[in-house]
Amino acid sequence: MRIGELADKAGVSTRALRYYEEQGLLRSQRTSSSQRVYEESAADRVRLIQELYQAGLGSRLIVTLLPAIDAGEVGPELLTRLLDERAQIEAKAAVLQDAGRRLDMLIRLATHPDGQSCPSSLDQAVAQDSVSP
Amino acid sequence: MRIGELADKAGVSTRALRYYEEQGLLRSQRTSSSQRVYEESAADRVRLIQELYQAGLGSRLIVTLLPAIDAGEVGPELLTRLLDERAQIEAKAAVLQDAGRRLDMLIRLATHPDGQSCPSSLDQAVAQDSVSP
DNA sequence: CTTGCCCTTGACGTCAACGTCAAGTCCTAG
DNA sequence: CTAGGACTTGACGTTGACGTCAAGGGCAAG
Repeated sequence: MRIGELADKAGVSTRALRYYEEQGLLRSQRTSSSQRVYEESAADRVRLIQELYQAGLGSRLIVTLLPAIDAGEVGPELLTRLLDERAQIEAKAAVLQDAGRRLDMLIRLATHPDGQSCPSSLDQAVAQDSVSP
Repeated sequence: MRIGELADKAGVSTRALRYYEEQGLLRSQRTSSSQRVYEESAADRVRLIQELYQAGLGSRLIVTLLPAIDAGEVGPELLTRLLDERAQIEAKAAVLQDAGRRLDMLIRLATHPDGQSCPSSLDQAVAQDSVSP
């Protein structure tokens, strides 16, 4: 398949695909006239790349990550980086969940205008909420 | 306190503080010679702003989030926005958690180099993982 | 008074992950 | 054979959260 079809299947732009190749994330065969040709499996690979981007990883990390994923072997140095990134991701998720709970409290305040039962003590409510998921 | 001291206490640059003010995230008093003056509570506010940035939220979202968080009063119009942004936050958190599980898989692959049981099928593993938390 | 550090606004630089032309080439349908 | 869509490389534009000078003002110590 050529670049347009892959872009459709993977749900990204052709520009993105050329960029991935530029960054060493994606390879392609070429026809005699320099047109890129991909195998079917490329769509899955592109989706994987997208998900890693969505997770907030940068291309430099991804470019070292992908061969490790393919090989199924992760060296100790890369492992350290992964654990680090994992911790950062966890922290981000925690902050987001906390913000989400704060928003929930605000929303409840807005939809239950009973001004008395909830003395706008957001933090208490958040604390309560977090001990009983 | 002036801007340098606040920068130290909050662990950010003075440039960042001026940027926050520019974006409407942070206010300051001014001396007769235009120097910024902050109260002690500003450090906590800056740390909160930092955490929200760290979580991947943009200033436009934060600037609407902050007043809502510390006002405790939400009008119906803002409520709509909040519900919307709550959904976006949830989506982001979900992506992050999924990415975290993928990284866990990689890390397990790295720490359990048993090359046979996991033929690099990350997606399956993640799928398995998500049905049994 | 002057040295020296902190402050001011203004404006340009950066980096990532692309978007968006531009100008030319390739390929397929009719 | 030709029209028009898909493809090529090249290069500049964008957005966000600052970094980094630049040119000058403010102020306490010696």
